[in-house]
Amino acid sequence: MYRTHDNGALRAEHIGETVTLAGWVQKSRDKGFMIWIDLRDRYGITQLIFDEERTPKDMMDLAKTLGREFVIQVTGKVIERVSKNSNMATGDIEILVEELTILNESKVPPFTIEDKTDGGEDIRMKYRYLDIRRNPVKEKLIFRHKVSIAVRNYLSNQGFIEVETPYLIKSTPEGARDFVVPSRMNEGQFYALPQSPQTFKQLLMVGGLDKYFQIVKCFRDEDLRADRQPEFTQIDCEMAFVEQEDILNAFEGLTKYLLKEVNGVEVEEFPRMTYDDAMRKYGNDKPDIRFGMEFRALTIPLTPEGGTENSAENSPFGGWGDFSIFDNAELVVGITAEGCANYSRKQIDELVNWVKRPQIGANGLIWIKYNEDGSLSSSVNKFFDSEALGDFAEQMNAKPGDLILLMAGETRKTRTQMSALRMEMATRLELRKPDEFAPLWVTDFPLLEWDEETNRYHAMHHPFTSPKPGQMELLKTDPGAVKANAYDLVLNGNEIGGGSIRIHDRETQAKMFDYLGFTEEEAKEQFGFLMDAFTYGAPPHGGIAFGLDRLVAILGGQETIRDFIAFPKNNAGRDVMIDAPAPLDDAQLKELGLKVVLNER
RNA sequence: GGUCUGGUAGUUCAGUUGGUUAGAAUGCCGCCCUGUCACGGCGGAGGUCGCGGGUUCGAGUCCCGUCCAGACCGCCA
Repeated sequence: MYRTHDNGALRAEHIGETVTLAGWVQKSRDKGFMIWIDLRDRYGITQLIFDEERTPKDMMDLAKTLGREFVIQVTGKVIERVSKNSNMATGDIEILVEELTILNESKVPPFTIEDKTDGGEDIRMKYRYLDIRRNPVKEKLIFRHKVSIAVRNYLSNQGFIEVETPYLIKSTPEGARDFVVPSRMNEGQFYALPQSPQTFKQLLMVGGLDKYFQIVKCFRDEDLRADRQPEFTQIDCEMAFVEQEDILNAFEGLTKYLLKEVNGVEVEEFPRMTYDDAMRKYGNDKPDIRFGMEFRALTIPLTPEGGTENSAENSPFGGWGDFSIFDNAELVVGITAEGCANYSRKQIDELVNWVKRPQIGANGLIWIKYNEDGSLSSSVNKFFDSEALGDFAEQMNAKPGDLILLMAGETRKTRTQMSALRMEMATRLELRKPDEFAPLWVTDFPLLEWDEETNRYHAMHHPFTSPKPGQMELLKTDPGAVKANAYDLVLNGNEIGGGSIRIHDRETQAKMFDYLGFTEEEAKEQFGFLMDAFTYGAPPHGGIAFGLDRLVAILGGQETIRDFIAFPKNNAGRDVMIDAPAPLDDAQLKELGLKVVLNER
C-alpha cells in the first residue's frame, strides 16, 4: 500500500497515529539540525520533519538529497507542531519520518510548481504535466469536471439520452474548413472530422430518440483566439416535437441549474432580445448586458428645408464650417460613459487612437464632455454652439459628469466600431465583473447572410435552419430580410450556445439548398442521406449546442479557455508539448497511397 | 492573408542618445544555521542578447529579412 492518507487529510485529531504518505517534494527547508519537507499531492500539503535528535543519521543524510519534485513515500508518526501554521489546512501537525523511500527522482523543474509560478505561458505549455501539478490549473480542470457532471446529471434527469456519433465523417463545403483524415482502405479518399454532429443528431430525431445530448469534441480548421481552439467540446442537444419556446425553456433550465450548482448564483428569467434590437442597442449579436452604455442614435438637425446638406450658411446652429462628418452619414450613434467627463486630454486621445487602429478602423471619434458645472465642451466646438451640444446631450440622455462618445458613418460598420468601443470602455471602467452573470437569449436571427467574397447568400446559422413560419415566400423577393427560427444564448458578452428549429421536410430542405446555390446533384451527393431520412416520417425537431470550453471559462470567471483545457493548442494550432502536427514518414505515406507535394506560396 | 506587442542567465525581467568586463530577483551548487513554512547568512557557477544580413571605429540597442510566442482583424455555416 502506497499510502494510508492523502496529503490534505491529517489534522490534530490524528496526533499519535502512524501513517504512510506519498507525493511530490514541493520544497525542502534544510536548517542543518532539522529538515522540513512540504509533501504535495492533489489534495494538499503535509509537512514532514527530519530531526538530528530523533532521526537516524543515514536517513537524515538521505533526506538532505531530496530535490524538488522527487516522488517519495514516507511512514511516520503524526505529531503536534511546535510552531503551528494557521495558513494551511494541515498546519497543526507534521510527520516525524521513520521510513523514507524515494519512488522516483526528478530533474530540477524549469519553473516553480507553486500557486504563483515564475513560468511564462510558453514554458508552462511545453511542460504542461508540471503545470497541471499547480493548484490554479488543477482546480480549473476539476471545475470543468464539475460542470460536465452537472450537465450530464441535469440532462439525464430531464430524459435526455447521451449518444455517441462518429468522428470520421464526410467533408462538406459549407461552413468552416474541415480537418481531413486520409483513408488507407479507400485510397485517395478522405474522411473529415465533424465541425459538429449536426446531421447525426437530426437523424437521431428521425430515429425516434426524442431527446438527445452528447458532450462531444468538434473540429474546425480555422485560426485560433483566446476563446477558440481547433478542437473544442460542445454540449450538443436535440429534441423532437418542439417549438422554439420549448427549447429556450429547456436550456434556460440547464443554464440556471449550472449557475446555481457550480457558482451558487440564482438568476431571474433570462431577458430576450431580437437580433435586430441587439444590433441597434449594442451593435453586437452577443451583447454584454452586465452594464448599460446602450447605443443612442442621434438626430442631427439638418437644413431648415430638411435637405441633406449641412452647410455653414443654412445650418440652424451656424458656423458648421466645413464640418462634414455627419453629412450623408447613414447613422450617427453614441454611448454615454457615466462619470467620465473628467477624462484628461491624454485619456481621450488614447481613445481616439484606439478606435483609429486598423483593427477597429474608425475614421475618428467625436467626444462631448458634459461637465459637472453643466457646461459643455467637445471636439466639435468649432462647428456646434452650446445649444446644439445641449440638444445632443439631451438626446444621449447624459447628465452632468458624463462623457459622450459619437461615431458616424455606414450603419453596419459604425455599429461594429461603436460596439468595440463600448466593450473597451467597460473594460477600462471595470464594469465587466467576472463574478456577475447576465445571460440573455438573442432570437430571430436572419436566415441568410450576404457573402461579399462569393457574391451570394449563405446560411447564417447552417442550411438546416428553418425560416420563420410564412417567410419561405420572402426568400424570392427579399432574402436578406427572412428571419430564422434561430437563437443564441449569450452570457457576459460571449456566445455560449446557439441553435435553431430545423427543417424537417424534404421539400423545404431541397428549396433551401437551391436558394443557397447548391445544384440538385450537389445537394443529393452531400446531404442526400438527410433528405432521404426526411421522407420516412421525420418529426418536427430543433436543438442547441453549447461551447463547453467557453461556458466553463466564463463560469470560472475567465475569458481565456486555454487553462480549462488539459492540453491546449497554441496560437498557431500547435501542441508544443508533443510537437504536433508533424510530417508523416514515407512508409505511412506509401500505405495511404499519398505523396506530399507542397505548393509554392 | 493582415495589424500590434514581445524574444537578454534554468525562470521572470531591467539594460539610458549606439560606447569599457551585459545586470537584478529567483532558481541551482557548496558551506553555515537549535522550529522552518516566501526560512536566514556567506560564497560560487550560470549568457551564441531568437537567427541571418546590413549601417558604424564600435550594435543587446539603429535598419532589412526571417523564425518563435501572445493579443487582435479577416476567418470561425
